[in-house]
Amino acid sequence: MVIDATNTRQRILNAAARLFRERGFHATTTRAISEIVGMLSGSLFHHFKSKEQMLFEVMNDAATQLCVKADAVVAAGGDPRTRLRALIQLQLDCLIGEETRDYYAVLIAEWRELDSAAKPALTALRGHYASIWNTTLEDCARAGLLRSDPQVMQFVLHGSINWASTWFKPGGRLSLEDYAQILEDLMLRSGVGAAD
Amino acid sequence: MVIDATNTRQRILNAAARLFRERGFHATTTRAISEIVGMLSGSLFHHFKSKEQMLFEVMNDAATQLCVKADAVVAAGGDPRTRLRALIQLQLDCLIGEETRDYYAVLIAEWRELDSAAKPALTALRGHYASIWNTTLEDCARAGLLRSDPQVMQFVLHGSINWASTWFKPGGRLSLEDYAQILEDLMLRSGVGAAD
Amino acid sequence: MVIDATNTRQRILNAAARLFRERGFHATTTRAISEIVGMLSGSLFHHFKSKEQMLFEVMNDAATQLCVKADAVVAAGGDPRTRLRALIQLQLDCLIGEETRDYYAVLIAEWRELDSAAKPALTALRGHYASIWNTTLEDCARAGLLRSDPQVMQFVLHGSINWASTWFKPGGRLSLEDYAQILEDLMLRSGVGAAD
Amino acid sequence: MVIDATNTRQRILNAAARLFRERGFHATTTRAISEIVGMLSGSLFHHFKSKEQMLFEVMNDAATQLCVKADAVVAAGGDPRTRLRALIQLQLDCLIGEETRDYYAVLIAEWRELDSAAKPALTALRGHYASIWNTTLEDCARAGLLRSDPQVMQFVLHGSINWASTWFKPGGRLSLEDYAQILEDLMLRSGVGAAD
DNA sequence: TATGAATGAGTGTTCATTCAT
DNA sequence: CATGAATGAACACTCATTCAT
Repeated sequence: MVIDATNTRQRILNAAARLFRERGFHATTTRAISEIVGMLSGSLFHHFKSKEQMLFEVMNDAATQLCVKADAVVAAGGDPRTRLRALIQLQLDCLIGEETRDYYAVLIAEWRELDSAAKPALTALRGHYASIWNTTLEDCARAGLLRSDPQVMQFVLHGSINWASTWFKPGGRLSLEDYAQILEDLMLRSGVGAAD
Repeated sequence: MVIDATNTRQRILNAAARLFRERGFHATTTRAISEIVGMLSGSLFHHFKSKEQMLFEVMNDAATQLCVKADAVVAAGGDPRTRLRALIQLQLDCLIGEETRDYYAVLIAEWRELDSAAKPALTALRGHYASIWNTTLEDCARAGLLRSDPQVMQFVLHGSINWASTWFKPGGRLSLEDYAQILEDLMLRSGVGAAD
Repeated sequence: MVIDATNTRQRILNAAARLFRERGFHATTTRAISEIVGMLSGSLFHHFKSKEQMLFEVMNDAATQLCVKADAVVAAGGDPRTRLRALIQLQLDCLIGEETRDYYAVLIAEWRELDSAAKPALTALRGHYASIWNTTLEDCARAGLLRSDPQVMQFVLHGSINWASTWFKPGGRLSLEDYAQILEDLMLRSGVGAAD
Repeated sequence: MVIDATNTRQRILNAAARLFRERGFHATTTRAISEIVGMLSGSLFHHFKSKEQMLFEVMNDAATQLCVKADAVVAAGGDPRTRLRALIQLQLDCLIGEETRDYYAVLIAEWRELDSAAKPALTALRGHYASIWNTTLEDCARAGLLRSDPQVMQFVLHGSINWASTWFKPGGRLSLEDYAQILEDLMLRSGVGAAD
């Protein structure tokens, strides 16, 4: 029924996300995806009209949830420092957390492989997410917290956060919270602002 | 003669590097490479025994030059702050500079696609390069310059630098030197150390 | 269902065997095989993972059936002369008979082209078949029937039989039975042994 | 000069014959031939206009020499038994002898791969050679020596002789002369004829 | 004559996708 | 919905051959 169908769809998407992250979109065959799910390669196409559509849905799920969570951060309504810290933590958690990393890593790494027809929808989500960061960083700047230009700081932060997926080992000496704290300390002046 | 031969090889490698960066290794066909060079697809194999070997040589060239330049920084022998700044600038220049970026971007992005047989050679170069960064950051830490743990700071710096290839526009408001300066300022305490 | 599936596989194998015999393994293209079967070249690989596997299966089928038939000769249990005659007839029939010759000729002619990984399985069958000939010829020798050394006689017989595929014309003056009789007469002394 | 040129030609032909025998015509690449000779693949074509021509010359050399030697047997003029024995020995020697086997094995095994344009010349030599065997075997029959039909006996003999290239080990228990004697004994009645 | 670079046709094989059952 | 068979276009790579130097 609908529930089972949805389930199968989700299992396919999970398998696709995992392989897209591990091997990349082009190096992933539909047969490899179908083997994980336990069906034949052709059967995937009852659920998705193409491999590109699987990619789109993986990225769309990731982007949508990222926006939802970022909206929640905004809705929680703390001071700029608190919100920035929450955004850093949020992006790190999504990217490294075992149940979410496949989707988020694909969102970051496989943008290039998207059909141009599929890009506008995702670009919109991306824009929304970016604007939350922008606002937050500008608020930090206005509060005299930020150690450099907000736009540049966003680049530094995203680079530092996204790169973590290449080196971060869960269960190591450094926790994700430690790393988030370090990034906050690097970006913001101490002794200033409400959360200090 | 020797020059011409080298030239063709080099032109193939340049074309391969460009397409590997623009489209990724798997999405790049040998035909596309050969068309840029102006020969037939099969002719490439007079110069390289496989597409994988082209990838290896692109990455090897990049890694080798990176090491040579990093060695030069060490040989120049400034204080820790000077050396760190030089390393940041060096990696940014390689990654963004129009004549080098194809090679360096591939070195960073396509590691996964390397033949396992080809990895040890590159791992050695990588290790050498990393050790120069390690030493420099530890020297900074010993001089009381560094704002956090050297290892973590290396991750932050590499993330921030490598990510620049996704957003940096040459000729824009922000120069590479500006960005290098910002990164230096973020990582190091001001008012401390010989170069201050 | 099962029958159809088997059918396509079998039709591919028949086509492969025919071309391997007529042109040799290397001179046979997968495209030529697929044209006989009436499908596209790539479709063959739904049934066989490589051209080498087709070769193996052709040879394996031939060797297996040869063993089965030779076992039947042994099981029938006649005197040495009778058994030798049956073995000669058997090998001639397989090699010349219109429905079997493709497989057997390939078994003899294309051994060299087999993957080394595929050889052990076939070597075992070959050994079994050879041991039946050995036993039979040694029994003939012990009965005083054989005109020379058993091992050498086996070489003479196999040479004479296998070479027949180059000159024997079905429907000509000489039947396969005639030829088998001639070979028997040449190898064995007359007027000796139970079957005489 | 001419001598050197001839030399190179001969070295190429020797290499080609060896590889054609060891691997078969199709499995032999011009590059493999050229490597043995110590030149580049393209250079072969200053000496032979095609790979097929190399094959033709290998086979032509073999067939010509075989005829020359068979003619000598005839010219020596012994009785039928002596001549038959000499022909058997001759063909065995050519096929197994270390300095000649490459050429003769190719003559037997690669007939199929010849250009149809090249066949008539070789067919003529083949015919000449066959006619010497025919005459000799018919002489044996007329002398009451032959144990069966001359034509069939020729097939048996050629099969037995040619097959020897698959099993004969020089330096083993059985010499080529032993084997020739066995074949003679099998084909001819003893106690009859001048050489007995 | 030999080289080294290139050609061009062809090779075995892959793979996303379709579709009758 | 899933299967199993097939498609068709593309792919990396091979190889006999050519040719300017």
